[in-house]
Amino acid sequence: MVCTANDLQGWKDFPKGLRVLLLDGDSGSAAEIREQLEAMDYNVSTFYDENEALSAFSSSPEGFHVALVEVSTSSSLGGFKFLENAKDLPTIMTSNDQCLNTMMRCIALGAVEFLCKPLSEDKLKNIWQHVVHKAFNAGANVLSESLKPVKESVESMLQHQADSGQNKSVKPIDLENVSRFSDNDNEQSPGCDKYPAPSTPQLKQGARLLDDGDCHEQTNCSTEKESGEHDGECKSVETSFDNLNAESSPQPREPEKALIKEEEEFPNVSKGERAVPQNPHIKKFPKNADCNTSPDKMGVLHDSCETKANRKKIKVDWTPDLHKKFVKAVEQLGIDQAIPSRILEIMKVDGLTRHNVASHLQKYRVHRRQSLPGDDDQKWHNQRDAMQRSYHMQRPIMAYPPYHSNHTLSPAPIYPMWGQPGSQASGVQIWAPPSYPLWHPPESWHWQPYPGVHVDAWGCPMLPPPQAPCFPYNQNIPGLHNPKTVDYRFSMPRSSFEHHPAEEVVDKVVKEAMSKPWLPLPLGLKPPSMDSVLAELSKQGISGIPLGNKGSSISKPC
DNA sequence: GGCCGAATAT
DNA sequence: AATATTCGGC
Repeated sequence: MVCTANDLQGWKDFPKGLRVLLLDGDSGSAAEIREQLEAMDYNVSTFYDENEALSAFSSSPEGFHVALVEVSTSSSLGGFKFLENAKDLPTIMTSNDQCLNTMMRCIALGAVEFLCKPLSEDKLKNIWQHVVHKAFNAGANVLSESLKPVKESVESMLQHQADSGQNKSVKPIDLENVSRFSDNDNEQSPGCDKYPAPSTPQLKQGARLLDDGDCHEQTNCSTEKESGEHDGECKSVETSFDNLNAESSPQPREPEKALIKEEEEFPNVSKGERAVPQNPHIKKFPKNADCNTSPDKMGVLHDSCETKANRKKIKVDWTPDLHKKFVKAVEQLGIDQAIPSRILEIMKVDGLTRHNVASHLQKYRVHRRQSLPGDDDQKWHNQRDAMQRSYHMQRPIMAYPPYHSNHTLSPAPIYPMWGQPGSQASGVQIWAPPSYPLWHPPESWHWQPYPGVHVDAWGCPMLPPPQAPCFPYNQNIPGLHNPKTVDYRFSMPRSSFEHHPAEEVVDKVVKEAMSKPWLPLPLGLKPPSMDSVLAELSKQGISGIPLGNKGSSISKPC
Protein backbone atom coordinates (compact mmCIF):
# COMPACT_ATOMS: atom_id res chain seq x y z
CA MET A 1 0.00 0.00 0.00
CA VAL A 2 1.53 3.17 -1.07
CA CYS A 3 -0.72 5.90 0.12
CA THR A 4 -2.69 5.45 3.21
CA ALA A 5 -4.39 7.59 5.73
CA ASN A 6 -1.14 7.55 7.52
CA ASP A 7 0.42 9.06 4.49
CA LEU A 8 -1.99 11.85 4.74
CA GLN A 9 -0.99 12.37 8.29
CA GLY A 10 2.57 12.37 7.21
CA TRP A 11 1.75 14.92 4.61
CA LYS A 12 1.04 17.68 6.90
CA ASP A 13 4.21 18.97 5.46
CA PHE A 14 3.20 18.36 1.94
CA PRO A 15 4.91 18.00 -0.41
CA LYS A 16 7.52 16.36 1.66
CA GLY A 17 7.66 12.70 0.96
CA LEU A 18 6.41 13.06 -2.56
CA ARG A 19 7.79 10.20 -4.52
CA VAL A 20 9.88 11.23 -7.43
CA LEU A 21 10.97 8.88 -10.14
CA LEU A 22 14.29 10.14 -11.33
CA LEU A 23 15.53 8.91 -14.67
CA ASP A 24 18.88 10.11 -15.80
CA GLY A 25 21.40 8.23 -17.85
CA ASP A 26 24.20 10.16 -16.31
CA SER A 27 24.84 8.79 -12.89
CA GLY A 28 26.67 11.89 -11.78
CA SER A 29 23.84 14.12 -12.78
CA ALA A 30 21.34 11.77 -11.26
CA ALA A 31 23.15 11.77 -7.96
CA GLU A 32 23.27 15.50 -7.95
CA ILE A 33 19.59 15.88 -8.62
CA ARG A 34 18.72 13.24 -6.17
CA GLU A 35 20.67 15.03 -3.53
CA GLN A 36 18.84 18.23 -4.20
CA LEU A 37 15.48 16.56 -4.16
CA GLU A 38 16.18 14.73 -1.00
CA ALA A 39 17.30 17.93 0.58
CA MET A 40 13.77 19.06 -0.02
CA ASP A 41 12.43 15.90 1.51
CA TYR A 42 11.29 14.41 -1.69
CA ASN A 43 11.45 10.71 -1.87
CA VAL A 44 13.60 9.82 -4.82
CA SER A 45 13.95 6.62 -6.79
CA THR A 46 16.76 6.79 -9.24
CA PHE A 47 16.91 4.97 -12.53
CA TYR A 48 19.54 5.11 -15.17
CA ASP A 49 17.69 3.19 -17.78
CA GLU A 50 14.26 3.94 -19.08
CA ASN A 51 13.28 0.33 -19.24
CA GLU A 52 14.03 -0.16 -15.62
CA ALA A 53 12.14 2.96 -14.80
CA LEU A 54 9.18 1.91 -16.88
CA SER A 55 9.19 -1.48 -15.42
CA ALA A 56 9.28 -0.06 -11.93
CA PHE A 57 6.48 2.29 -12.72
CA SER A 58 4.33 -0.31 -14.37
CA SER A 59 4.78 -2.72 -11.55
CA SER A 60 3.97 -0.05 -9.05
CA PRO A 61 2.16 2.82 -10.67
CA GLU A 62 1.22 4.15 -7.32
CA GLY A 63 4.73 4.19 -6.12
CA PHE A 64 5.48 7.44 -7.83
CA HIS A 65 3.85 10.80 -7.94
CA VAL A 66 5.98 12.55 -10.41
CA ALA A 67 8.85 11.75 -12.73
CA LEU A 68 11.87 13.79 -13.47
CA VAL A 69 13.38 12.55 -16.67
CA GLU A 70 16.50 13.59 -18.39
CA VAL A 71 16.44 13.72 -22.13
CA SER A 72 19.63 13.89 -24.02
CA THR A 73 19.87 14.63 -27.67
CA SER A 74 23.29 13.14 -27.99
CA SER A 75 22.61 9.76 -26.61
CA SER A 76 19.54 7.67 -26.41
CA LEU A 77 16.01 8.83 -26.58
CA GLY A 78 15.11 6.86 -23.54
CA GLY A 79 13.68 9.91 -21.92
CA PHE A 80 11.14 10.22 -24.65
CA LYS A 81 10.39 6.58 -24.47
CA PHE A 82 9.67 6.84 -20.82
CA LEU A 83 7.61 9.93 -21.34
CA GLU A 84 5.45 8.23 -23.87
CA ASN A 85 4.96 5.12 -21.91
CA ALA A 86 4.32 6.54 -18.53
CA LYS A 87 1.30 8.44 -19.55
CA ASP A 88 -0.28 8.58 -16.20
CA LEU A 89 2.67 9.91 -14.38
CA PRO A 90 3.22 13.63 -14.46
CA THR A 91 6.57 13.78 -16.11
CA ILE A 92 8.97 16.63 -16.01
CA MET A 93 11.66 16.54 -18.60
CA THR A 94 15.08 17.98 -18.08
CA SER A 95 17.92 18.50 -20.45
CA ASN A 96 21.08 20.37 -21.04
CA ASP A 97 19.76 20.97 -24.46
CA GLN A 98 17.70 24.07 -24.37
CA CYS A 99 16.73 23.83 -27.95
CA LEU A 100 13.17 24.86 -28.28
CA ASN A 101 12.45 21.85 -30.38
CA THR A 102 13.48 19.53 -27.67
CA MET A 103 11.44 21.42 -25.19
CA MET A 104 8.41 21.46 -27.37
CA ARG A 105 8.77 17.87 -28.23
CA CYS A 106 8.77 17.03 -24.60
CA ILE A 107 5.71 19.08 -23.95
CA ALA A 108 4.04 17.76 -27.03
CA LEU A 109 4.65 14.24 -25.93
CA GLY A 110 2.96 14.94 -22.71
CA ALA A 111 5.59 16.28 -20.40
CA VAL A 112 4.09 18.58 -17.86
CA GLU A 113 7.15 20.72 -17.81
CA PHE A 114 10.58 21.12 -19.21
CA LEU A 115 13.39 22.17 -16.97
CA CYS A 116 16.69 23.31 -18.33
CA LYS A 117 19.72 21.96 -16.63
CA PRO A 118 21.41 22.65 -14.39
CA LEU A 119 18.62 22.12 -11.99
CA SER A 120 18.50 24.41 -9.06
CA GLU A 121 16.52 24.24 -5.93
CA ASP A 122 14.32 26.92 -7.33
CA LYS A 123 13.43 24.76 -10.25
CA LEU A 124 12.93 21.63 -8.29
CA LYS A 125 11.13 22.75 -5.26
CA ASN A 126 7.84 23.28 -7.00
CA ILE A 127 7.55 20.17 -9.00
CA TRP A 128 4.91 18.98 -6.60
CA GLN A 129 2.46 21.32 -8.26
CA HIS A 130 2.12 19.00 -11.17
CA VAL A 131 1.09 16.28 -8.85
CA VAL A 132 -1.54 18.43 -7.32
CA HIS A 133 -2.64 19.62 -10.66
CA LYS A 134 -3.03 16.12 -11.85
CA ALA A 135 -4.78 15.12 -8.71
CA PHE A 136 -7.36 17.77 -9.23
CA ASN A 137 -7.69 17.73 -12.93
CA ALA A 138 -7.62 14.11 -13.77
CA GLY A 139 -11.01 12.62 -14.15
CA ALA A 140 -12.16 10.67 -11.17
CA ASN A 141 -11.81 7.47 -13.10
CA VAL A 142 -8.30 8.33 -14.07
CA LEU A 143 -7.22 9.51 -10.72
CA SER A 144 -4.73 7.01 -9.58
CA GLU A 145 -4.63 5.73 -6.10
CA SER A 146 -1.46 7.59 -5.40
CA LEU A 147 -3.09 10.85 -6.31
CA LYS A 148 -6.14 10.51 -4.19
CA PRO A 149 -4.31 11.16 -0.95
CA VAL A 150 -2.63 14.08 -2.62
CA LYS A 151 -5.91 15.55 -3.56
CA GLU A 152 -7.41 14.95 -0.22
CA SER A 153 -4.41 16.31 1.51
CA VAL A 154 -4.45 19.47 -0.45
CA GLU A 155 -8.16 19.87 -0.09
CA SER A 156 -7.73 19.53 3.57
CA MET A 157 -4.97 22.09 3.60
CA LEU A 158 -6.99 24.51 1.61
CA GLN A 159 -10.01 24.03 3.68
CA HIS A 160 -7.96 24.63 6.73
CA GLN A 161 -6.59 27.82 5.26
CA ALA A 162 -10.03 29.01 4.38
CA ASP A 163 -11.32 28.26 7.81
CA SER A 164 -8.52 29.97 9.59
CA GLY A 165 -8.88 33.00 7.40
CA GLN A 166 -5.41 32.71 5.96
CA ASN A 167 -6.86 32.80 2.58
CA LYS A 168 -8.51 35.94 1.47
CA SER A 169 -11.21 34.02 -0.17
CA VAL A 170 -14.27 33.98 2.03
CA LYS A 171 -16.07 31.45 0.03
CA PRO A 172 -15.23 27.81 0.29
CA ILE A 173 -12.33 26.85 -1.82
CA ASP A 174 -13.20 26.24 -5.37
CA LEU A 175 -11.56 22.97 -5.88
CA GLU A 176 -11.86 23.28 -9.58
CA ASN A 177 -9.39 26.05 -9.45
CA VAL A 178 -7.26 24.87 -6.68
CA SER A 179 -4.31 24.50 -8.87
CA ARG A 180 -4.06 28.20 -9.13
CA PHE A 181 -2.59 28.26 -5.70
CA SER A 182 1.08 28.22 -5.61
CA ASP A 183 3.76 29.35 -3.33
CA ASN A 184 4.96 31.91 -5.75
CA ASP A 185 4.64 35.33 -4.38
CA ASN A 186 3.31 36.82 -7.55
CA GLU A 187 -0.10 35.47 -7.01
CA GLN A 188 -2.90 36.65 -9.11
CA SER A 189 -6.13 37.20 -7.44
CA PRO A 190 -8.39 34.20 -7.49
CA GLY A 191 -10.36 34.00 -10.62
CA CYS A 192 -7.86 35.82 -12.74
CA ASP A 193 -5.77 32.88 -13.54
CA LYS A 194 -7.56 30.17 -15.25
CA TYR A 195 -4.39 28.31 -15.97
CA PRO A 196 -2.82 25.65 -13.90
CA ALA A 197 -0.10 26.97 -11.72
CA PRO A 198 3.29 26.41 -13.16
CA SER A 199 5.80 24.89 -10.92
CA THR A 200 8.63 27.01 -12.02
CA PRO A 201 8.92 30.43 -13.47
CA GLN A 202 10.25 29.22 -16.76
CA LEU A 203 7.33 27.09 -17.58
CA LYS A 204 4.49 29.38 -17.06
CA GLN A 205 3.88 29.36 -20.73
CA GLY A 206 4.35 25.69 -20.91
CA ALA A 207 1.70 25.25 -18.34
CA ARG A 208 -0.62 27.25 -20.43
CA LEU A 209 0.09 25.09 -23.33
CA LEU A 210 -1.42 22.31 -21.43
CA ASP A 211 -4.52 24.19 -20.87
CA ASP A 212 -7.34 23.56 -23.20
CA GLY A 213 -8.27 27.13 -23.62
CA ASP A 214 -7.40 27.15 -27.26
CA CYS A 215 -9.34 24.20 -28.35
CA HIS A 216 -12.22 26.01 -29.87
CA GLU A 217 -11.11 25.66 -33.40
CA GLN A 218 -10.83 21.98 -33.21
CA THR A 219 -14.40 21.25 -33.74
CA ASN A 220 -15.14 21.92 -37.31
CA CYS A 221 -15.26 18.91 -39.43
CA SER A 222 -15.56 19.20 -43.10
CA THR A 223 -15.95 16.88 -45.96
CA GLU A 224 -12.96 14.92 -46.79
CA LYS A 225 -11.28 15.45 -49.99
CA GLU A 226 -7.63 15.09 -50.38
CA SER A 227 -5.44 16.35 -53.06
CA GLY A 228 -4.78 13.46 -55.29
CA GLU A 229 -1.18 14.31 -55.44
CA HIS A 230 -0.38 13.00 -52.05
CA ASP A 231 -3.11 10.61 -51.61
CA GLY A 232 -2.35 8.28 -48.83
CA GLU A 233 0.96 9.84 -48.22
CA CYS A 234 1.95 10.68 -44.74
CA LYS A 235 3.49 14.01 -44.42
CA SER A 236 6.22 14.80 -42.10
CA VAL A 237 6.38 18.11 -40.51
CA GLU A 238 8.37 20.20 -38.25
CA THR A 239 7.14 22.66 -35.81
CA SER A 240 7.46 26.28 -36.34
CA PHE A 241 9.80 26.26 -33.43
CA ASP A 242 12.37 24.82 -35.63
CA ASN A 243 12.55 28.14 -37.25
CA LEU A 244 14.30 29.43 -34.30
CA ASN A 245 17.01 26.93 -34.66
CA ALA A 246 16.97 25.87 -38.20
CA GLU A 247 19.92 27.92 -39.19
CA SER A 248 22.09 26.46 -36.52
CA SER A 249 20.80 23.00 -36.89
CA PRO A 250 23.52 20.43 -36.90
CA GLN A 251 21.78 18.75 -39.78
CA PRO A 252 21.35 21.45 -42.30
CA ARG A 253 20.95 18.96 -45.04
CA GLU A 254 17.84 17.48 -43.73
CA PRO A 255 15.02 18.63 -45.86
CA GLU A 256 12.81 21.04 -44.18
CA LYS A 257 9.47 19.75 -43.26
CA ALA A 258 6.41 21.76 -43.52
CA LEU A 259 4.45 22.49 -40.50
CA ILE A 260 1.06 21.17 -41.15
CA LYS A 261 -1.91 21.89 -39.11
CA GLU A 262 -4.71 19.65 -38.37
CA GLU A 263 -8.00 21.23 -38.99
CA GLU A 264 -9.96 18.23 -38.16
CA GLU A 265 -12.08 17.73 -35.22
CA PHE A 266 -9.92 17.01 -32.29
CA PRO A 267 -11.75 14.90 -29.83
CA ASN A 268 -10.90 15.32 -26.23
CA VAL A 269 -7.94 13.36 -25.27
CA SER A 270 -9.12 10.64 -23.08
CA LYS A 271 -5.93 9.75 -21.39
CA GLY A 272 -6.15 11.85 -18.35
CA GLU A 273 -3.83 14.76 -18.29
CA ARG A 274 -2.02 13.94 -21.41
CA ALA A 275 -3.85 16.42 -23.42
CA VAL A 276 -1.66 17.66 -26.17
CA PRO A 277 -0.80 21.30 -26.25
CA GLN A 278 -3.12 23.37 -28.29
CA ASN A 279 -0.84 25.83 -29.81
CA PRO A 280 -2.70 27.82 -32.37
CA HIS A 281 -0.05 27.04 -34.89
CA ILE A 282 0.14 23.44 -34.12
CA LYS A 283 -3.10 21.71 -34.21
CA LYS A 284 -1.87 18.34 -33.39
CA PHE A 285 1.11 16.77 -31.87
CA PRO A 286 2.33 13.29 -32.25
CA LYS A 287 1.50 10.70 -29.77
CA ASN A 288 3.92 8.51 -31.51
CA ALA A 289 7.37 9.96 -31.52
CA ASP A 290 8.83 6.90 -33.06
CA CYS A 291 7.91 8.13 -36.43
CA ASN A 292 10.74 10.52 -36.17
CA THR A 293 14.07 9.58 -34.85
CA SER A 294 15.54 12.99 -34.80
CA PRO A 295 15.06 14.83 -31.60
CA ASP A 296 15.21 18.04 -33.52
CA LYS A 297 12.31 17.32 -35.74
CA MET A 298 8.85 16.38 -34.99
CA GLY A 299 6.88 14.08 -37.12
CA VAL A 300 3.25 14.80 -36.79
CA LEU A 301 1.07 13.21 -39.29
CA HIS A 302 2.34 9.73 -39.28
CA ASP A 303 0.16 8.45 -36.60
CA SER A 304 -2.82 10.26 -37.85
CA CYS A 305 -2.30 8.62 -41.15
CA GLU A 306 -2.33 5.32 -39.47
CA THR A 307 -5.03 5.73 -36.96
CA LYS A 308 -7.54 7.98 -38.55
CA ALA A 309 -9.80 6.28 -40.93
CA ASN A 310 -11.14 9.49 -42.28
CA ARG A 311 -8.50 11.68 -43.63
CA LYS A 312 -8.03 15.11 -42.27
CA LYS A 313 -7.69 18.34 -43.96
CA ILE A 314 -4.25 19.63 -43.50
CA LYS A 315 -2.92 23.07 -43.67
CA VAL A 316 0.56 24.15 -44.33
CA ASP A 317 1.74 26.72 -41.95
CA TRP A 318 3.96 29.07 -43.84
CA THR A 319 6.35 29.86 -41.12
CA PRO A 320 8.82 32.62 -41.67
CA ASP A 321 11.47 30.08 -42.27
CA LEU A 322 9.44 28.16 -44.73
CA HIS A 323 8.51 31.35 -46.43
CA LYS A 324 12.12 32.31 -46.53
CA LYS A 325 12.83 29.12 -48.31
CA PHE A 326 10.04 29.83 -50.66
CA VAL A 327 11.32 33.28 -51.42
CA LYS A 328 14.76 31.95 -51.93
CA ALA A 329 13.45 29.50 -54.45
CA VAL A 330 11.52 32.20 -56.21
CA GLU A 331 14.56 34.39 -56.32
CA GLN A 332 16.67 31.59 -57.56
CA LEU A 333 14.27 30.86 -60.36
CA GLY A 334 13.63 34.42 -61.21
CA ILE A 335 10.34 36.04 -60.78
CA ASP A 336 8.90 34.96 -64.06
CA GLN A 337 10.33 31.49 -63.98
CA ALA A 338 8.96 30.78 -60.61
CA ILE A 339 6.23 28.26 -61.01
CA PRO A 340 4.92 25.99 -58.34
CA SER A 341 6.54 22.82 -59.50
CA ARG A 342 9.96 24.33 -59.74
CA ILE A 343 9.67 26.16 -56.51
CA LEU A 344 8.63 22.98 -54.88
CA GLU A 345 11.58 21.23 -56.39
CA ILE A 346 14.01 23.76 -55.05
CA MET A 347 12.45 24.01 -51.67
CA LYS A 348 12.71 20.31 -51.06
CA VAL A 349 10.33 20.37 -48.21
CA ASP A 350 8.83 17.14 -47.19
CA GLY A 351 5.12 17.06 -47.30
CA LEU A 352 4.75 20.25 -49.16
CA THR A 353 2.67 19.86 -52.26
CA ARG A 354 2.60 21.74 -55.45
CA HIS A 355 -0.83 22.92 -54.51
CA ASN A 356 0.53 24.37 -51.33
CA VAL A 357 3.20 26.18 -53.20
CA ALA A 358 0.81 27.34 -55.86
CA SER A 359 -1.48 28.74 -53.29
CA HIS A 360 1.29 30.47 -51.52
CA LEU A 361 2.71 31.75 -54.74
CA GLN A 362 -0.61 33.23 -55.55
CA LYS A 363 -0.71 35.03 -52.32
CA TYR A 364 2.89 36.02 -52.71
CA ARG A 365 2.15 37.62 -55.99
CA VAL A 366 -0.91 39.36 -54.78
CA HIS A 367 0.80 40.80 -51.82
CA ARG A 368 3.82 41.76 -53.74
CA ARG A 369 1.61 43.54 -56.14
CA GLN A 370 -0.01 45.34 -53.31
CA SER A 371 3.34 46.24 -51.98
CA LEU A 372 4.36 47.78 -55.22
CA PRO A 373 3.89 51.43 -55.92
CA GLY A 374 0.42 52.56 -56.53
CA ASP A 375 -2.61 50.53 -57.24
CA ASP A 376 -3.52 51.47 -60.72
CA ASP A 377 -2.93 48.98 -63.41
CA GLN A 378 -0.56 51.07 -65.38
CA LYS A 379 1.90 51.27 -62.60
CA TRP A 380 1.46 47.64 -61.85
CA HIS A 381 2.17 46.71 -65.42
CA ASN A 382 5.10 49.02 -65.54
CA GLN A 383 6.40 47.47 -62.46
CA ARG A 384 5.91 44.07 -63.85
CA ASP A 385 7.65 45.03 -67.01
CA ALA A 386 10.52 46.30 -65.03
CA MET A 387 10.62 43.08 -63.14
CA GLN A 388 10.60 41.09 -66.28
CA ARG A 389 13.22 43.17 -67.91
CA SER A 390 15.44 42.61 -64.98
CA TYR A 391 14.42 39.24 -63.83
CA HIS A 392 17.96 38.14 -64.13
CA MET A 393 18.47 39.95 -60.91
CA GLN A 394 17.76 36.90 -59.01
CA ARG A 395 18.72 38.29 -55.72
CA PRO A 396 17.74 41.44 -54.08
CA ILE A 397 20.50 43.91 -54.12
CA MET A 398 19.81 45.42 -50.81
CA ALA A 399 17.39 43.12 -49.29
CA TYR A 400 17.39 42.53 -45.63
CA PRO A 401 17.33 38.90 -44.91
CA PRO A 402 13.78 38.34 -43.99
CA TYR A 403 14.59 36.09 -41.19
CA HIS A 404 17.72 35.51 -39.28
CA SER A 405 16.89 35.32 -35.69
CA ASN A 406 18.19 31.88 -35.28
CA HIS A 407 19.84 32.78 -32.08
CA THR A 408 16.65 33.78 -30.54
CA LEU A 409 15.21 31.30 -28.20
CA SER A 410 12.37 33.35 -27.05
CA PRO A 411 9.29 31.30 -27.65
CA ALA A 412 7.06 34.24 -28.16
CA PRO A 413 5.97 35.32 -30.51
CA ILE A 414 6.48 32.36 -32.68
CA TYR A 415 5.38 34.21 -35.75
CA PRO A 416 6.52 37.70 -35.31
CA MET A 417 6.04 38.45 -38.94
CA TRP A 418 2.44 37.54 -38.81
CA GLY A 419 1.25 40.40 -36.82
CA GLN A 420 -2.26 40.29 -35.72
CA PRO A 421 -4.56 42.77 -37.29
CA GLY A 422 -4.23 46.02 -35.55
CA SER A 423 -0.98 45.09 -33.96
CA GLN A 424 1.36 45.61 -36.79
CA ALA A 425 3.66 47.77 -34.84
CA SER A 426 4.31 45.22 -32.22
CA GLY A 427 4.62 42.48 -34.72
CA VAL A 428 7.01 44.28 -36.91
CA GLN A 429 8.93 46.16 -34.40
CA ILE A 430 10.48 43.06 -33.10
CA TRP A 431 12.44 42.65 -36.21
CA ALA A 432 13.39 46.21 -36.65
CA PRO A 433 16.65 47.52 -35.39
CA PRO A 434 15.92 49.99 -32.66
CA SER A 435 17.13 52.85 -34.76
CA TYR A 436 14.64 52.25 -37.48
CA PRO A 437 11.87 54.67 -37.99
CA LEU A 438 8.73 53.12 -36.73
CA TRP A 439 6.57 53.57 -39.68
CA HIS A 440 4.52 50.94 -41.35
CA PRO A 441 2.56 51.40 -44.48
CA PRO A 442 -0.97 50.72 -43.52
CA GLU A 443 -1.43 48.20 -46.24
CA SER A 444 1.83 46.47 -45.82
CA TRP A 445 1.93 42.84 -45.32
CA HIS A 446 3.03 41.63 -42.00
CA TRP A 447 5.77 39.59 -43.34
CA GLN A 448 7.97 42.54 -43.77
CA PRO A 449 10.86 42.09 -41.47
CA TYR A 450 11.65 45.73 -41.25
CA PRO A 451 9.45 48.70 -41.63
CA GLY A 452 9.38 50.17 -45.02
CA VAL A 453 11.21 47.36 -46.68
CA HIS A 454 8.39 45.18 -47.59
CA VAL A 455 9.21 44.78 -51.20
CA ASP A 456 12.40 43.00 -50.56
CA ALA A 457 10.86 41.33 -47.63
CA TRP A 458 9.00 39.43 -50.22
CA GLY A 459 12.21 38.76 -51.97
CA CYS A 460 11.51 41.02 -54.86
CA PRO A 461 14.38 42.38 -56.79
CA MET A 462 14.95 45.87 -55.66
CA LEU A 463 15.06 47.39 -59.08
CA PRO A 464 12.71 50.27 -59.05
CA PRO A 465 10.03 50.53 -61.62
CA PRO A 466 10.44 52.90 -64.48
CA GLN A 467 9.03 56.35 -63.95
CA ALA A 468 8.20 55.50 -60.46
CA PRO A 469 10.04 56.11 -57.27
CA CYS A 470 11.44 53.15 -55.50
CA PHE A 471 9.23 53.64 -52.55
CA PRO A 472 6.38 55.78 -53.53
CA TYR A 473 4.87 55.68 -50.12
CA ASN A 474 7.81 57.75 -49.10
CA GLN A 475 6.05 60.56 -50.78
CA ASN A 476 3.30 60.36 -48.33
CA ILE A 477 5.49 60.09 -45.34
CA PRO A 478 7.32 63.30 -44.78
CA GLY A 479 9.68 61.72 -42.32
CA LEU A 480 10.99 59.42 -44.95
CA HIS A 481 12.21 62.22 -47.08
CA ASN A 482 14.80 62.66 -44.52
CA PRO A 483 17.99 61.53 -46.18
CA LYS A 484 18.97 59.92 -42.96
CA THR A 485 15.96 57.76 -43.13
CA VAL A 486 16.71 56.82 -46.65
CA ASP A 487 20.24 56.06 -45.69
CA TYR A 488 19.07 53.66 -43.13
CA ARG A 489 17.13 51.76 -45.59
CA PHE A 490 19.59 51.95 -48.37
CA SER A 491 22.59 51.12 -46.33
CA MET A 492 23.99 47.67 -46.30
CA PRO A 493 22.00 45.18 -44.41
CA ARG A 494 23.28 44.24 -41.07
CA SER A 495 23.39 40.70 -42.05
CA SER A 496 23.74 40.19 -45.72
CA PHE A 497 25.69 37.05 -45.90
CA GLU A 498 23.47 35.35 -48.35
CA HIS A 499 22.14 38.33 -50.11
CA HIS A 500 25.26 39.56 -51.70
CA PRO A 501 24.57 39.50 -55.35
CA ALA A 502 27.00 37.69 -57.50
CA GLU A 503 29.42 39.95 -59.25
CA GLU A 504 28.00 39.16 -62.61
CA VAL A 505 24.62 40.15 -61.39
CA VAL A 506 25.98 43.42 -60.17
CA ASP A 507 27.64 43.91 -63.49
CA LYS A 508 24.42 43.33 -65.28
CA VAL A 509 22.64 45.76 -63.08
CA VAL A 510 25.28 48.36 -63.57
CA LYS A 511 25.27 47.84 -67.28
CA GLU A 512 21.57 48.14 -67.44
CA ALA A 513 21.64 51.21 -65.34
CA MET A 514 24.21 52.73 -67.63
CA SER A 515 22.43 51.76 -70.76
CA LYS A 516 19.16 53.18 -69.49
CA PRO A 517 20.11 56.25 -67.61
CA TRP A 518 16.57 57.52 -67.64
CA LEU A 519 15.57 54.82 -65.25
CA PRO A 520 16.02 55.32 -61.57
CA LEU A 521 19.15 53.78 -60.27
CA PRO A 522 18.87 50.42 -58.69
CA LEU A 523 19.39 50.38 -55.03
CA GLY A 524 22.97 50.36 -54.02
CA LEU A 525 24.10 52.39 -56.94
CA LYS A 526 24.96 55.95 -56.36
CA PRO A 527 24.70 58.49 -59.09
CA PRO A 528 27.97 59.90 -60.23
CA SER A 529 28.82 63.26 -58.84
CA MET A 530 28.07 66.28 -60.91
CA ASP A 531 31.74 67.02 -61.12
CA SER A 532 32.63 63.65 -62.48
CA VAL A 533 29.82 63.87 -64.99
CA LEU A 534 30.95 67.26 -66.17
CA ALA A 535 34.51 66.07 -66.33
CA GLU A 536 33.50 63.07 -68.39
CA LEU A 537 31.39 65.21 -70.67
CA SER A 538 34.11 67.71 -71.17
CA LYS A 539 36.49 64.85 -71.96
CA GLN A 540 34.11 63.91 -74.69
CA GLY A 541 34.01 67.41 -75.93
CA ILE A 542 30.63 68.29 -74.53
CA SER A 543 30.29 71.39 -72.53
CA GLY A 544 27.80 74.02 -71.67
CA ILE A 545 25.35 71.86 -69.84
CA PRO A 546 22.74 74.10 -68.36
CA LEU A 547 22.90 73.23 -64.73
CA GLY A 548 19.66 74.90 -64.01
CA ASN A 549 17.59 72.07 -65.37
CA LYS A 550 20.10 69.33 -65.21
CA GLY A 551 17.42 67.04 -63.94
CA SER A 552 15.39 67.17 -67.04
CA SER A 553 18.40 67.16 -69.30
CA ILE A 554 19.55 63.86 -68.06
CA SER A 555 16.30 62.26 -67.31
CA LYS A 556 15.06 61.97 -70.84
CA PRO A 557 15.96 59.19 -73.14
CA CYS A 558 18.24 60.24 -75.96
C1' DG B 1 -3.87 14.16 -68.11
C1' DG B 2 -0.90 17.42 -65.85
C1' DC B 3 0.36 22.05 -64.83
C1' DC B 4 -0.57 26.85 -64.21
C1' DG B 5 -2.95 30.70 -62.49
C1' DA B 6 -7.14 32.94 -61.24
C1' DA B 7 -11.28 32.51 -58.89
C1' DT B 8 -13.64 30.77 -55.31
C1' DA B 9 -14.39 28.23 -50.99
C1' DT B 10 -13.32 27.28 -46.27
C1' DA C 1 -6.62 36.74 -43.62
C1' DA C 2 -4.53 32.59 -44.83
C1' DT C 3 -4.82 28.57 -47.07
C1' DA C 4 -7.16 25.02 -49.77
C1' DT C 5 -9.85 23.79 -53.61
C1' DT C 6 -11.90 24.35 -57.97
C1' DC C 7 -11.97 25.51 -62.62
C1' DG C 8 -10.74 26.93 -67.22
C1' DG C 9 -7.07 27.34 -70.37
C1' DC C 10 -3.00 25.56 -72.22
